[in-house]
Amino acid sequence: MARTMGKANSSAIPEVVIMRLPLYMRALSTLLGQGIDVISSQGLGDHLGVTPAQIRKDFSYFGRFGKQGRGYNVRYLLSELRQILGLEREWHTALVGVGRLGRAIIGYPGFAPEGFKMVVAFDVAPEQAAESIRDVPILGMSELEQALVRYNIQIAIVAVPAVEAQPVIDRLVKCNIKAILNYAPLQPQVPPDVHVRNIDPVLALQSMTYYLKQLSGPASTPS
Amino acid sequence: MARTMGKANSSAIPEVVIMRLPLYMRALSTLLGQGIDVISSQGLGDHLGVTPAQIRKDFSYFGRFGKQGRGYNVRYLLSELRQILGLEREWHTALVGVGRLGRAIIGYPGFAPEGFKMVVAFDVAPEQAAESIRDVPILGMSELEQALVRYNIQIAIVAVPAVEAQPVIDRLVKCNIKAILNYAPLQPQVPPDVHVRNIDPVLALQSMTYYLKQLSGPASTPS
DNA sequence: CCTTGTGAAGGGGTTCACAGCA
DNA sequence: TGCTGTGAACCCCTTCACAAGG
Repeated sequence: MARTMGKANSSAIPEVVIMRLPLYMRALSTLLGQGIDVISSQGLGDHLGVTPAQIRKDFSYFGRFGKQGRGYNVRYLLSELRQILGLEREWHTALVGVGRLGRAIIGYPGFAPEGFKMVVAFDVAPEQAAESIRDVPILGMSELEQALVRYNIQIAIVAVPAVEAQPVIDRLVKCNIKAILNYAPLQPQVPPDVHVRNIDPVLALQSMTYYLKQLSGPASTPS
Repeated sequence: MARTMGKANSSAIPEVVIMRLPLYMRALSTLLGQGIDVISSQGLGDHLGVTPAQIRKDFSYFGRFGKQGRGYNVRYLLSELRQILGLEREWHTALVGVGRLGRAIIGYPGFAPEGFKMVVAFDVAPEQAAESIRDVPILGMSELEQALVRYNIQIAIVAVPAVEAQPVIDRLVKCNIKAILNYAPLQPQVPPDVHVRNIDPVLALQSMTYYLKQLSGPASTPS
């Protein structure tokens, strides 16, 4: 679950394309782990449920990475995608909200290997949470603005209760944060140059029940 | 983050529309909490960053819920949407994978109020996890098939390691599960009649860095 | 022969704009 | 006057199909 719903990009590359690139990367990593050096758009598509044409078209926005008659060199393509997405550097992230969810996020081991370093966390009651978790210092909310600068944060992860989320996000935006991963159950309002991705399992479930309902009971014939 | 990427629905209503309905519901709930009884498509759109035209068009797939010149009765619209999405009943969900992430999911208090009842959980090492958490019994993986039937499960939540996810999902599909909320970092392969939503914070982050990169360094002029 | 890269065609969702009605 | 509901226009992404090339 995610995405900013929005209109968006007047400029060149469709956002949907950008959002597929990480998917391709992951499939390529898997292939690499299996010792596969070359893959066709067909082969890659099979792993993802995407058509070969779409994959080729997506790549074509950025350059020519394949070899006719052969396909794509997995290692090379992977490094190109990594470069395109800006994943060759380390990004500093900050967590806001160290409740039950926030602690789970700090503990999640999946971010670091991908270059996302959790640098600092904030909470209204920092002393309740402990002084630090996994070497991540936990500061009070009043220190937010200063610390974002001091720690050179580029990405914020929001895990505060719904009612506090928008004010927190407003503060982040004021601090020039341009990328927000939002776990709070609301649709944040941000300026067009700020990117938001929402993690919302409840929304995800609620959109599936529509289809489940169709199955079990089309019910009585109306009228 | 979520969604099954896919092609999809030949039939009537676009999947994007279905996925927006829960969003509308949440905004309406908020409005209701604020004591607002009537809202226009314009007003509702302001809360969500959606155009009024889109909202009206979305609703028009299902009926006529508004009153010209006034707008929509919040309470009525909400109950209609709830009905459309099949949220008036309780859905039984099962969790597969009771590791760090799985325990956080069991502990998450956001599902139950929306009618999603966590009924049972499974793990390869059930005894390690405790016999039950929050009254949710934890069974071994070998009991999966039987228990899904016994507990009348309609929705599965997958929180196992990536390498085990596809096999687990295959088993769920064989058991006639048609809705899966997947937390494992992969794109599951399922038949067209099975609905999957992926929760994947890393993908979400990786698609935002593309835009961050543009900001900081368009870098040197290539060639 | 096989697979890429891509212009063109196609499809589907969004936006427009207005008739209809309270 | 105000706002809904909706056919039509528009736009953008996806798919097609083929020239190009190893």
